[in-house]
Amino acid sequence: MSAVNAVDSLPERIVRAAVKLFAGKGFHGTSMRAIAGAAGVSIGAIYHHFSSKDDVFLAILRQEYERRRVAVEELRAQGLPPREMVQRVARLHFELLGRHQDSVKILSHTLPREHPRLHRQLQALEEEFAGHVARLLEEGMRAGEIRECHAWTAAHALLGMARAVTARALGDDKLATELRQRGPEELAELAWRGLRP
Amino acid sequence: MSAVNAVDSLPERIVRAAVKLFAGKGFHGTSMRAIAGAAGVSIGAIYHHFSSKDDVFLAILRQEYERRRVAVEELRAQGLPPREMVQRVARLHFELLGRHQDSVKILSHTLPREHPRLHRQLQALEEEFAGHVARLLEEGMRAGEIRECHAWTAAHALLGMARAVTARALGDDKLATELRQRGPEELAELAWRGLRP
Amino acid sequence: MSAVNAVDSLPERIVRAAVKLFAGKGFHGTSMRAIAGAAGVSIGAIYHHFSSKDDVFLAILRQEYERRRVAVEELRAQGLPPREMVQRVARLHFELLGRHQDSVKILSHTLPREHPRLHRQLQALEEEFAGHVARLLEEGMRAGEIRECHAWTAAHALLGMARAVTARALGDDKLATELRQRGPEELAELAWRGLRP
Amino acid sequence: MSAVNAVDSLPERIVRAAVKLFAGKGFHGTSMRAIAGAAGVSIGAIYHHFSSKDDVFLAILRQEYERRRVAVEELRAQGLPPREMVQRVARLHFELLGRHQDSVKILSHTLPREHPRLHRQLQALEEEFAGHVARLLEEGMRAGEIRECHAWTAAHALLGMARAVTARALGDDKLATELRQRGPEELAELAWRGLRP
DNA sequence: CATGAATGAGACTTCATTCAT
DNA sequence: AATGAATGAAGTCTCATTCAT
Repeated sequence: MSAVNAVDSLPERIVRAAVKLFAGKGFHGTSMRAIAGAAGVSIGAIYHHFSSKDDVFLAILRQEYERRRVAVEELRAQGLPPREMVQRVARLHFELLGRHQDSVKILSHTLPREHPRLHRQLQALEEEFAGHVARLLEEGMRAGEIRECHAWTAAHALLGMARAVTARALGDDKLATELRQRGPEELAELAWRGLRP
Repeated sequence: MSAVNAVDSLPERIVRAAVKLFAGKGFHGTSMRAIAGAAGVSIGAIYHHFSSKDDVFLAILRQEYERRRVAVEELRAQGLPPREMVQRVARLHFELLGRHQDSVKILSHTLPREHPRLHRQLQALEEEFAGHVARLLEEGMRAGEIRECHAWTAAHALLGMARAVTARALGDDKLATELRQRGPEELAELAWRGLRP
Repeated sequence: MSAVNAVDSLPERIVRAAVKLFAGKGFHGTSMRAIAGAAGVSIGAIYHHFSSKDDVFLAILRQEYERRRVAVEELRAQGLPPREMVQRVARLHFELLGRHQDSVKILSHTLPREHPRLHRQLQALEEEFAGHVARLLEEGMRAGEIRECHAWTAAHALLGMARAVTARALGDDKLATELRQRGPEELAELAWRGLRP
Repeated sequence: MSAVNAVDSLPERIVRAAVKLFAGKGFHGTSMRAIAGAAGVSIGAIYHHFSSKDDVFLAILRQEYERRRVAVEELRAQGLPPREMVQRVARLHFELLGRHQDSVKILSHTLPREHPRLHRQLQALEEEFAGHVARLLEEGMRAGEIRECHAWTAAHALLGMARAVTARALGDDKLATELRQRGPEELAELAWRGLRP
């Protein structure tokens, strides 16, 4: 029993079930009862580990943005040439899409403005991530390897274009398939041409 | 009184109130009771003109995408050089932001996945708009004035970067102010450099 | 125009539409809007000729019980032997079923207890009709051609058995078909054997 | 308090309250709020035990038809002579009327055609019960102790006459009192004379 | 006579959350 | 730590009826 719980703690089970449901039916379309059922735990158990439904959602957001932060840290640590770096950031969403499709869906589609507290926290997480990218760009500019421009605009633009294309690529029609194949390279090219000196 | 009503039909009053509320509190954060109160009409009156809450939301979406469609039509009619065209599309969101801030907020923040019907219709509207842009780009490619690339990826990327930057520019902090000032030009430059031959 | 209205007055159109709808969807399942739509008139027009939805329903009930009253009057006027008379009353519902299926459905299935006023009036109409039958039976007893029994019990029993069998015969399955064929004779026989001296 | 609750579970309290209200005001005249109030529980508690208002109604119907099924089973088990059996079935409604007046009211007066699902289920329950009676009659015919006739017609007729008389006997006027006194015997006699060889 | 836009009470139902066990 | 029965506010929507035109 302890071995099982070690790889599959109760909070983890809850979050995993919640991610699937939020991705599929959205925040308001997912009830605590549904999460409890999908996770195979009681409703009370969820409230034992999370203070509210918002808190479950936030846990997911934090997890997801932590993944992005780590990815950017790694990029920076590798000391790649700016060109490579810009292109990799542009491709980042696609890579995460491959590994964490449900989480990406949540970020792409659900901005629950109806919860001021959630909304503020989500914005803070986005801002933090955009900040990492902006700093990357500023370093490139100082090194003369990225053209002079407004780093924050460029950072938000970079992330916005990536998000829009991955969001469209989530479907299962012909264009979605095409976007999943050509999207990463096209985006990388677009970003680099837009930012090179 | 009759003069006021003449320019201010009941459905218009309802939509105007709904836009404000949806933009401020989101779809689920806005109740029919609240819309009725803000519009100064009875709940029943809303249902006399719209078949459901979804229908009110859709009316707003259609109105907003109609504005975009018209804007793109006008661009094309002017026969501008591709460079100008690409830059104007990149600036489009900002121009609409100035005139219809609440509507832009709705488009930037609310994709109600919890309503399959709404979700599908919103995607269709987005797709249609992206299609207009993609066609614009393809014409530019045929004329050799835009570099060869995957038009649909570029179209979604163009719109995605514009949306992300305008969304961030909605706030009232220092960065938001900066983005509203420099965003349009920065975006236009980024887009053109990314797409020129 | 007057010629058309002569055979198809507005109140008649309304009642005819209402009968169909009440029979198919019940009293609460039928809205005034639906009646207006089916009759091809405005809602206001209905209120011009009937004081309320209840009033429309009552008009149908009165019409239907009038048919029954007339049928019993005719029976009595023919001075048939009691055997024949009892059997004909037993068959009465079936004959009306053939000609006025929707009205019979309403009487068989809808006793809107939720409307005290309607309920009382419907009971009064039923009572009046049962009274006609009871009197028929009492006359037969006085003539020694029907066995002595409690006429009102027998009258309600006679009508109740006929209603139950016709109600079941309204369906379209095998048993319903059988009941429509054999029901009238079976009922007539059952009634006569139960009541003959 | 625990002793009281032991014999009076929450679902039982809800059903008991609902029976009284449905019998007095009908299905549509009874709101969930009213049931909750009468049962002394919250509205949510009702939905915790029943999936819908229809479900509460169905629970009552099932309970009532179960009583009838048991009564007929017992009749058959006693191996009474057919005459006795037919007369007892004819009296059955009256006996149940004495013990469960409200439930009988519901069955006598409410056939909610407006709810297709409820309607179908009620018909199924009625059909099942009529089937028990029809089988009883067929056994009598095979034994030569009931005249040859269409068993299903006779079964529906038997139940229909009993229902009609008991329905009229529910009132508190002079005739209702008379029917409660003489009805059982009169019905029993009528049924036996109609069905004996 | 006729219209149909407007009313607003009230219906059923859902759901996040609590708490006694 | 865990359960799940119970709560009740709040949600969307329907509908008989009215009344200005």
